[in-house]
Amino acid sequence: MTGVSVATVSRALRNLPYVAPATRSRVVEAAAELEYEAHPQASRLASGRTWTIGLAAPQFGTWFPFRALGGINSVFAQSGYDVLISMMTAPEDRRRFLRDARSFCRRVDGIVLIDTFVSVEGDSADAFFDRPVVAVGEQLEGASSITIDNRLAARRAAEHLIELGHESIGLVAGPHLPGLPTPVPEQRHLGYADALRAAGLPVDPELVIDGEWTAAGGAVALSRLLESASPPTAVFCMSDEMAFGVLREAARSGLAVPGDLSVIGFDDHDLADALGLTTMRQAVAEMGVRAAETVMALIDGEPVTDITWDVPLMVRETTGGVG
Amino acid sequence: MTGVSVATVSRALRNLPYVAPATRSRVVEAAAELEYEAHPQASRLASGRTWTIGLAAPQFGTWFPFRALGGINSVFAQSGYDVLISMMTAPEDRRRFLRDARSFCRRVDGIVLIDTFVSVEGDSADAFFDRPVVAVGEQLEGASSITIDNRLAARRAAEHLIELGHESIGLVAGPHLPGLPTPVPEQRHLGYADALRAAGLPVDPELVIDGEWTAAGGAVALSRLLESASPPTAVFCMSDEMAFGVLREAARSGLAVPGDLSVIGFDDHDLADALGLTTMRQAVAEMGVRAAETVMALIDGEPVTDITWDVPLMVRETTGGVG
DNA sequence: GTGCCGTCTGTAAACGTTTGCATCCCTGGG
DNA sequence: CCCAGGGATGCAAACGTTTACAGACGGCAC
Repeated sequence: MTGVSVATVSRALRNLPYVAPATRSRVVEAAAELEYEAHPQASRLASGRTWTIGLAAPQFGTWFPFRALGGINSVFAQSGYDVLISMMTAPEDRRRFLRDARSFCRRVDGIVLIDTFVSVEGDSADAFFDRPVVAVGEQLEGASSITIDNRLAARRAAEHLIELGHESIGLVAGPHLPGLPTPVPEQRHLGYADALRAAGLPVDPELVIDGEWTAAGGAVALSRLLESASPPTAVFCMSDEMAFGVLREAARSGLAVPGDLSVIGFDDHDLADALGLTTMRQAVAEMGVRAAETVMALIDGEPVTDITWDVPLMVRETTGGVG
Repeated sequence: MTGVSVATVSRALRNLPYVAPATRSRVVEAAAELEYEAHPQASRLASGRTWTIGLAAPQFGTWFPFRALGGINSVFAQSGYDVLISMMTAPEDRRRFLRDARSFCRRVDGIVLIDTFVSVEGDSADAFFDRPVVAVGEQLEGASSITIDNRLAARRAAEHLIELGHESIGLVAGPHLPGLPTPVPEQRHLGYADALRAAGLPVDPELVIDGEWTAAGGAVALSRLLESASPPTAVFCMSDEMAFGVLREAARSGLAVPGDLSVIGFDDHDLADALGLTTMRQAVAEMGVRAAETVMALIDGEPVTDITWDVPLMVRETTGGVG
């Protein structure tokens, strides 16, 4: 020690007031020389702040959480927060996470939930968490949220096809995943139906096929669609991954895209641009950044907010006028 | 408290010896009733164990770390470890991470590095870390490692094409990423050359094109390859993402795959199976699981190990006999 | 009956900060 | 010249565990 007390060192290093400039610089220099840094565990115990954010995300074969993670992480790295992750790989992980939520809270200052769908439990955030929460992908009482309007975005996607002159439009839907009770598929389904109805087109349940949220499922879905009496001239897929499968199946069947079949996806997957897929863009990384900023604001005592993110249409090369 | 001292409670709850069965069950019951759980920060301070594993991974547009993360996380969740992540989104993040490594170490019991390429700094793990380390994707002195033999796997890929009768084989290479000094591209390039040479085929530098590790880059690479005087009949891509771009460009150019052009990738990307891409399979999730187990073994005092993972050839539908 | 050992429990000292409070000193106003 | 006030510092008490050590007690061998 440079002849100064522990208390003063603590204050000097944390830029607290009531420390003489000269003393502060002496302390800072000495700390640099000794490569001293406060012991994180000790300061957490004493202050109650953990400087850690908890992040919960599913990993059901989607690329979505990973992109969000990137955005979130970049913000926290700059702000001096650690990121503790709890990834839900299997459906039962979600239950486990919710059960242990209180214990999770004790090691973090705030929580960001990605597609965790706590709201379907019918409770508010307070029922599970002791900490500020921001939910991305759902609105949750007592928490800030970052969401998109799935219904509206799906409607826009279908409208794009309608504007191109298509009158028979298939829907490759995603099912409920076991253990992941998301309202997303319904919303997108409703949006699709909204668009058809508004255009005076019939909503044919035969044209709605489950694509299992996977590329393989999308391929199967298209082949089923093509077997029908009057196959659609365009397909809206609830995810880009399913759209990739559709594209592949179209190629295998000798259908030209967009000549014989128009395809629109949803997400703006990493590969969508390179593969020329027209899609609805979910700006995941940006949403992640915003989520990170929001949880920090919450920790600083600012009020809960709800943000709806825009989902622009990205017209690329898989949609065109009807055959 | 049930008339028993803090010390006994601590011992009872942690299943330490020297506590009477009756006492233990009384304590356990009381804890359950009060929903008591040890304060993590306090026990970390007192014991020195953080029960946290640090995970560092790059996020240069690849799906690789995410899959690994899934495997790693599932193991740690079951073992009661938290996972602290440090994601390197930008090249400078890597330098930052290495600079702050000592501080990072203080909050974790062990570290797993994914494609971090610390070894190219020429130092051993001890130069950066105070904790047990396992590196996936590279061998690092002083750390356990989980790697694949890139050179051999690339050779196998090229051999597959040669066995199908191809004599003019293009290589869509990945470049060095700025700030990510990986030896992987060289190794795969060497393996490709090994195969050609062993088969008595010429190694034509004109047939080696940079695909930038992206699907878009792969597409451009193929179009350049097709401009050459004698275009190849087969292409080996150093990553599946580039292969997807190649596939797309082939379709755009009216080339049948595998009729006119065979394509083989590397990675076994999530979409490779659904898209029918022949590729070399990196079992990323499994490698992640193994990495997690290895770091736990290291923490328990077991010695450093080096594991080389097998990279099987997955023959699917994009490779076939020459024209 | 004595001594010893082994099991169980409690006491108290860490662990390394943060923070409320007391103290000191210096400045400026009356 | 005295006193009030405020900036700078130190002291010591948390924070909530873990763990070394010391007792207490019972059983068993001699």
